[in-house]
Amino acid sequence: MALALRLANSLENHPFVVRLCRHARVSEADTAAIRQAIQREAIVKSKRELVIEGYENRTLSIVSRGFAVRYKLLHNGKRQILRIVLPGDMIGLPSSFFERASYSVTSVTNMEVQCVSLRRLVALCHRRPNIAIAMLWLAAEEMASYADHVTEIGRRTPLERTAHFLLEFHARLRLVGCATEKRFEIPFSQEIIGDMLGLSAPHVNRMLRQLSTERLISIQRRFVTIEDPGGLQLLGQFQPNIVVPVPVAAGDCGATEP
Amino acid sequence: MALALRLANSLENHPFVVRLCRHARVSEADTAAIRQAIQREAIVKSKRELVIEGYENRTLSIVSRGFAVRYKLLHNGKRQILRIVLPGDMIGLPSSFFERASYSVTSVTNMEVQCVSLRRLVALCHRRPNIAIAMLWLAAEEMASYADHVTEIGRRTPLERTAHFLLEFHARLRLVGCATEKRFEIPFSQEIIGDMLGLSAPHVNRMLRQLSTERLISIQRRFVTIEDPGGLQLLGQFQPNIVVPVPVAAGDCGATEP
DNA sequence: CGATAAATTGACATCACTCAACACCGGTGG
DNA sequence: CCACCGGTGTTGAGTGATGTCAATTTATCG
Repeated sequence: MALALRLANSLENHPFVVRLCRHARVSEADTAAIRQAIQREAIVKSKRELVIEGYENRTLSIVSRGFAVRYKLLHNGKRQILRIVLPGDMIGLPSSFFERASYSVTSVTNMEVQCVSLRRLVALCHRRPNIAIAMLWLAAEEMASYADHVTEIGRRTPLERTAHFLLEFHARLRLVGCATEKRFEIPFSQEIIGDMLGLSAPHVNRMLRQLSTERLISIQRRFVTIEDPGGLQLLGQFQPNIVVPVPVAAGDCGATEP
Repeated sequence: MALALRLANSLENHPFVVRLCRHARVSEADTAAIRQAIQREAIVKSKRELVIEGYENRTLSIVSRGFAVRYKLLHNGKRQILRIVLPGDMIGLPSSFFERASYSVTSVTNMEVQCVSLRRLVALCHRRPNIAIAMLWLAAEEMASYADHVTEIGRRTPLERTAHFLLEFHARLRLVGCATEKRFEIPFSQEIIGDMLGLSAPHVNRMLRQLSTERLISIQRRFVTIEDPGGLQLLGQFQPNIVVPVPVAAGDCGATEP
């Protein structure tokens, strides 16, 4: 099929596969199995709802291009953004594991995604424990990221939050090749940053301006340049979490490989 | 060994196994494999550090009795509690997946735990994909819980937060048989609730008192009675996340079972 | 029964939200 | 090419909520 052929090429350096391989032992056969599991590819325009709170969702999508936000709306009209979804991330994790999605996902730029049903993914994990384990590693990364987010919102000052956010977002962008060493684009509004950090949009603006006047960053349009990495780091207290490689237990895992 | 024998009994209705079985297809052989993987059992006194931020940790512990808190300390001396660890939860998830733990875990009551090294757990997941998949389900539950936590802290008022916290904690306690329909004990101080919700201890106290005067709850010592479940629910907007059972893909998973 | 920890209460200052006005930019259609 | 327009960024003023600090009471544990 044409799809399979295109995927064969695009998956080689798909940001998702790159991420998996960074710490897990993912073989050729494993990536081939992933490729085979993918059911369709989709182009998504900006500002489309990919997952809607309260509705059933049994599909996972891996993002190859573009950005989205995962968020929850409250009865009082406020919105909390839970995560900014980058290339290499999965949409529908964890919503597809629940009866009904407990949050929504909306694209903030045009996107390209590859879709797998939960059913197929589970079957894949059955056949290839390597992939299940790699997914556990992804889950661990994501949990650590959430933990940071809670700390950020719960106990940091707005200025620290903003600094931390910039550093974390920059680090995540770099991992998937969407940023240079000191420069990156924020492809969404300050209101979204506010809903991410539990701040009002005007306050985010004040904080960004303050970081600018203190010569830690500079901003033109939506491009951010980190002028003083040390200072920003000191303020934001961002520490990247370094995952360990999946341990190889010799002799324990021979059964499942041909 | 004596250990194996005791575990054989205690694991039957170990809250962890109960949780796994609630949604995943975990066979007799699977629980037997879990039992075998467990390396030692430990009794831990209250106020002991189980995981220390910045240090390596390659051990996972499943809790069979008692409570702990997972938290992060900031340079400004503030503390954010990330999660209250109950019976059936795992300690060392996700810290054991990282070079160095990015948070600490301390017991708040006496505890009883069973320990497995990460290496053994991974080997177990290799041999028994069912268990890997069940762990993915646990990870999804935990992610949803974190997402709620972020929303709680980021966009809810302190009164709503407190109500939500009580409902969520109560629901989690009930699942492991540590609470009745309307009554439960909070086995830690209001300061800890504050560090969980991003509030100061005095303010937590004010909020609890307000919930009392509004006849939503009543408190004696550390025992909470939910007097008006409907009202509290309306205020706290707590909605339990119902996980779907692991889909069974017939014919896809035969390869790994003997 | 004493000592220590936790809960409770009050006064006060400050920070961040709200609201509102305005500037800026990019896009769109005439 | 220009004028309009919606979305976004920027700034200011005012206010209420929540943290801080401190004192006091109550509970818990040796």
